Amino acid sequence: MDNNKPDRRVRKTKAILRKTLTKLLMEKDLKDISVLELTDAADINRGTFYLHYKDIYDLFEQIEQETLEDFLNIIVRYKQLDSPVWTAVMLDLFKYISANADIFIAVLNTKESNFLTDVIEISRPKTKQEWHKLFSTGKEEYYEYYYDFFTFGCIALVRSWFMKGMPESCEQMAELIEKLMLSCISGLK
Amino acid sequence: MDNNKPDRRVRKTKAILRKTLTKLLMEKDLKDISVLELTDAADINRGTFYLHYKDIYDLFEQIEQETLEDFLNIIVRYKQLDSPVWTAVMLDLFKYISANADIFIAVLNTKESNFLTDVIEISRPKTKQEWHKLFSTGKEEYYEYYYDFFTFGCIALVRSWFMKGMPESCEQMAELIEKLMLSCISGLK
DNA sequence: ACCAGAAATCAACTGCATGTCTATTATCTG
DNA sequence: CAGATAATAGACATGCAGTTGATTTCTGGT
Repeated sequence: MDNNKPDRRVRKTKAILRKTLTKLLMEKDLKDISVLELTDAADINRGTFYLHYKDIYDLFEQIEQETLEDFLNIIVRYKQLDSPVWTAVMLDLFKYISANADIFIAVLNTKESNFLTDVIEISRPKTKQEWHKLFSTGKEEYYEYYYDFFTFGCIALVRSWFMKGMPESCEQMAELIEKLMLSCISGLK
Repeated sequence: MDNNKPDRRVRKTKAILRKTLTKLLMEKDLKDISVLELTDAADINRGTFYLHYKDIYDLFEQIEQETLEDFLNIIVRYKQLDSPVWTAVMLDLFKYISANADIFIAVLNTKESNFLTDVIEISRPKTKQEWHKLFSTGKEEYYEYYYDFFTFGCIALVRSWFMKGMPESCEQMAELIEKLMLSCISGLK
């Protein structure tokens, strides 16, 4: 029987390490966390850590990667529709973020994180395509700039919302972003 | 005589270390550069490094700090005028950036950098004030979000421009940013 | 319930960068 | 030139990183 599911012990160990790292990341930056500190806090043998990860950055990247995949799955779900509704996608994303707040606090606060830039680069081609449909008369040579401007702006928005303790609802945030996108895109015309 | 200017030897050593670090940062990330590697490349005794800096992050932060001060000086120059011209400030900043390209490549690529967020937080109060003057009817509770969106967007723009090898002129970039600010701000109304 | 395989633990070891210190040499400032 | 100060060379203790081998514990399949 091809049981591709990993051993329960492995799942447990990895889960504990991931959880412990996100907890530690609330207090200090990744660069200041040693493997020993992590495994002590997780009550896991230090050697066991190296059974699964190259170093502490490797572990962090795997956490990022997992979150990224969840994120992309949400987006993909909508991409299959004929006319993806922007606000609906954003709403789902905001819901996912608030449901996984602990991970996102860690990811958004960790300087070494690649999560945000990864999201940006992955969604770039599709988004450019969408924008192109909407504004076929635009200056194409500036598309990249508008895209970078907009996406980083969104990230900042989310981060800011997050750090304030998410006072606005997911719906409000999704609306706000849609509004900003429209006014930003209108510059392309 | 209270000569507060540091010894020539100190100035030389610090300059070499700063220069060498920015050079190394073009190849690899800060976290992967050891003191030994730096001092070897700089042909400086390792002990000498510790005479001036706590660790390699300390050195990097001092480089950031210096650049930040230059940056703020440019902005301050305009803030004293009655009606600061946005495009003119941006133009000067773009010129400063392109003149100090080597440092900015290092700063923009270094994940541990605080430079950008520092610039943002320092200019936040003034900018909010300016925007308030322009759009007194806006929804004040959303100002923070608009500000974060806009400033991070600008940063992304600059980074993108930079990474492409600065194909557009400083003038074009300053114009582009002004345009984006206007369409972004118009959402506040 | 049992067994074979795999994972976790423990202890030990090497290697490397860090940070500190001292004695010595080189350089600067007035 | 002379006193002060910075830079160097070399050595040292320390701590974490990674790896290894022997041992114990747990797990999934039969």
